[in-house]
Amino acid sequence: MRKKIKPSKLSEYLKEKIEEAIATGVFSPGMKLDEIDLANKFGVSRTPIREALIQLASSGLVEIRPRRGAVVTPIDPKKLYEMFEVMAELEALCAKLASRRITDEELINMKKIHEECKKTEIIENPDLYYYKNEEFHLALYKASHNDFLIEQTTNLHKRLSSFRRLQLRVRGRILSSLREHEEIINAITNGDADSASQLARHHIIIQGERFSDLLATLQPDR
Amino acid sequence: MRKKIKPSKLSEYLKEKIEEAIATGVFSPGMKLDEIDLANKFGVSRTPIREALIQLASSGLVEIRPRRGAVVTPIDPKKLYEMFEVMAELEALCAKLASRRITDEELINMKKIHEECKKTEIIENPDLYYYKNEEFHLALYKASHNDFLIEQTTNLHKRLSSFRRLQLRVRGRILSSLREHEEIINAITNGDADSASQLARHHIIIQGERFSDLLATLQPDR
DNA sequence: AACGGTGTTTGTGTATACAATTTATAAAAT
DNA sequence: ATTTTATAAATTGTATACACAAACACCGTT
Repeated sequence: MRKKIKPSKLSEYLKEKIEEAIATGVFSPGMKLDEIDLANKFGVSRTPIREALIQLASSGLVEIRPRRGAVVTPIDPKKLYEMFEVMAELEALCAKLASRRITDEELINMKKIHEECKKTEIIENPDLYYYKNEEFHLALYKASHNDFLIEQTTNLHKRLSSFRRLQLRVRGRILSSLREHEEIINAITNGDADSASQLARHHIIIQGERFSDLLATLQPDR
Repeated sequence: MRKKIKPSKLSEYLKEKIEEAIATGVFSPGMKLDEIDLANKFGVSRTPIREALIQLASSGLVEIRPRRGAVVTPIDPKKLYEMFEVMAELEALCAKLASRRITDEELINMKKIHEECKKTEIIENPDLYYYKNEEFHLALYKASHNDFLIEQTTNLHKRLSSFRRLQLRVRGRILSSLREHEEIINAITNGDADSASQLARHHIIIQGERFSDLLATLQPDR
C-alpha cells in the first residue's frame, strides 16, 4: 500500500527505491533488511523484494549472508579506500578518452555545467553542489563514448555517492573541487589526454586519501 | 535429477553451473534461456533458476528483457572492444600497484608460473596455455593487494575469457603474449610502476584491437 | 498470396505455501 | 550466577499456484 503506479517489473522499481533509501541514508550501513518488513512496507510479496535484494547484492550495495538475511553493506574504511583507488582509474580513463572523443556540443555542455557549479549560491550549499558536481562527472563519463565504461563508472559512482557527499562538507573542499574541474576541462579542451587523465585521477584519489581520516570520526552503527 | 551434493544455496550453485555452461559454449550467445527448461534440466523449481539468472544478468553474462525472458548476451563487437578498453586500464592499475606492493613470495610465484608458461608442450597447446595464462593474470591481480580491484578485474576477466581463448589461436599470439608477460615481470621486479602499467595496458588493448577483425570471421548465431 | 484480426498457448512476473536453518527463549546442570 | 542444552519462534530458501502479457497460429477478408 504505497504507490498507485504499477511498473511492469516490480523488482526493478523496488531495486531503485531501496537503492535510493540507502543512498539517502534511510537505510544505513549495517542495517538488517528484513524481507517481510520490506514486503509489507511496499505492499508487495517477498518475491520481488528478494529479486531486488539480489540485484543490489550484485552491485555491492547490500550483502546477503546465506540463511542469515541481507544487510546494507557495512562501511569498511579499507575497502572504501580501495574503491576510490579503482574509481580514480576509471575516471582517469574517462578523461583520457574524452580528450580524444568529446564532441563540440558535449564540451560546451560541460562548460555550462561547470559555470553553474561556480554560482555562489551553489558553492555555499554542499547539497546543491553535490548534484551539480554529479552532473559534471556524468557528463565526463558520457564524453568517453565508451558505453561499457560509462556503465561501470556510473555504477561505482553511485556506490560512492554518499561518501562523496560527506566529503563536500570538509572545509575548502568545494573550492578545490572546482579548481580541479577547471583544470580537467582545460586539458580536455586542449585534447591533452595525458594531463586530463592525471588530473582526473588525482581529483578522485585525493578524496580517498582523505577519507580514512574523515571516517575515523564516524561511528558505523551496528 | 542431476547432482547428489546439496549446496546450501541452490541459486548460487546454479549460477556457477550456468556461468560455466556459457563459458564453455554449451549455451551460446543469443541463445534463449527458458526458465522451465533449465528448472527441469537441473531438477529444481523455477525460483532458484530465476535468482541465478538475475545474478548473471547483473554481471552482464545474460540479458533479461521484461516479459520476454533471458538470453545469453549476444556478442556485440563494439561493446566487446569497449570491454577490452576498460580491462586494459584495470590490468594496468593492477600492474602499477603490484610494482609497489608485491611481496617477495608473490614475485617468486609469479616467475614460477611464467616459467611454466614457457614450457614447449604448453606453448604449443592453446588450451593448456589458456589456463596457465589465466594463472599468471590472477597472480598479477592479487599482487595489487587491493581486494576490490581484484574482485572487479577478476569479474571482467571471466566475462572476456572465452574471447581471449579464441585470441590465443591467432598465429604467433602466444609467443607475443609470453614476451609481454616477461616485460611486465621485469618492470614489476624493478619496481617500475609506470612501465609495468603501460606494458600491462598494451598487453590487453592489443587483443581488443585485433578482435574486430577476428570477429568479422565469426557468425553470431541467432 | 498478403494482410490483419481473434482466440489459443506459452512463459514470465508475483503471490502464497511449505521446508529447512538459524536465532531466540527457557529450563537444567554445574 | 553462568554455561549448556532442549525447545520454540522467526526467517530464509525453495516449491507450487495463479494472473497477465506476449508470441503464435489459425482463419477470414481484401
